[in-house]
Amino acid sequence: MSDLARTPPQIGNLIRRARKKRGLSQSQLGELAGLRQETISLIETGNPAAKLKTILAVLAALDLEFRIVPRSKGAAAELEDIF
Amino acid sequence: MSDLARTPPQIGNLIRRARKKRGLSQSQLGELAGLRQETISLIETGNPAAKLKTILAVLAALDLEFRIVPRSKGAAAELEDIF
DNA sequence: CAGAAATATGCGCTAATTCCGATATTTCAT
DNA sequence: ATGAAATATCGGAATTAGCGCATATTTCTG
Repeated sequence: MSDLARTPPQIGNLIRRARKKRGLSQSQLGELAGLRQETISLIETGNPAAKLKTILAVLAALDLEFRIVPRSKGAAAELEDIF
Repeated sequence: MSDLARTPPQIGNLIRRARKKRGLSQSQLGELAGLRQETISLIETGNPAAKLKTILAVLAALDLEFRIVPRSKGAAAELEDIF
């Protein structure tokens, strides 16, 4: 239920759930993102060495995007004007 | 300003601004994140092939994190229960 | 239960990160 | 302007993604 994405496995899980919600197979998503089914599989299982552009391609194909946010209120306060 | 992070350069810019707001040099941030100054430099200038775990290490060192969100209201509606 | 569809795994390959150790080059105070 | 700090760049070594192609394995459907 959370859009929290603090670790590669969490990111992978979210991608997997979004993909399924859209009724896509890994192959179909791969085609949309310009990637192979195997690559989607690796990402969904939490490959920490995946490349940034690869993750971004998958997110874009699912109509998703990253947002960078403070982890805590303290961080939000310290970084005000930015976040 | 926006915390939008749709592309590697945008992500790099945000990281750079957050780092400066915290008064850290690239070397200092690198030390916190377990990375080299050179690597921080590459990330901040928008290297699209940076590894996911590398980006996550930098964000964590800055007390930041990723959030995955829908790009549009339409997407949010289609993916409800997830986002 | 059978057959198909979907997902995970395998090998060889190329490209590119990141590391290490130095060093240009740019930026910034005084 | 000058020196110091900060950032960008270079060669080499190691590691690994993602590709193509093929296949094992799990999951779903009838």
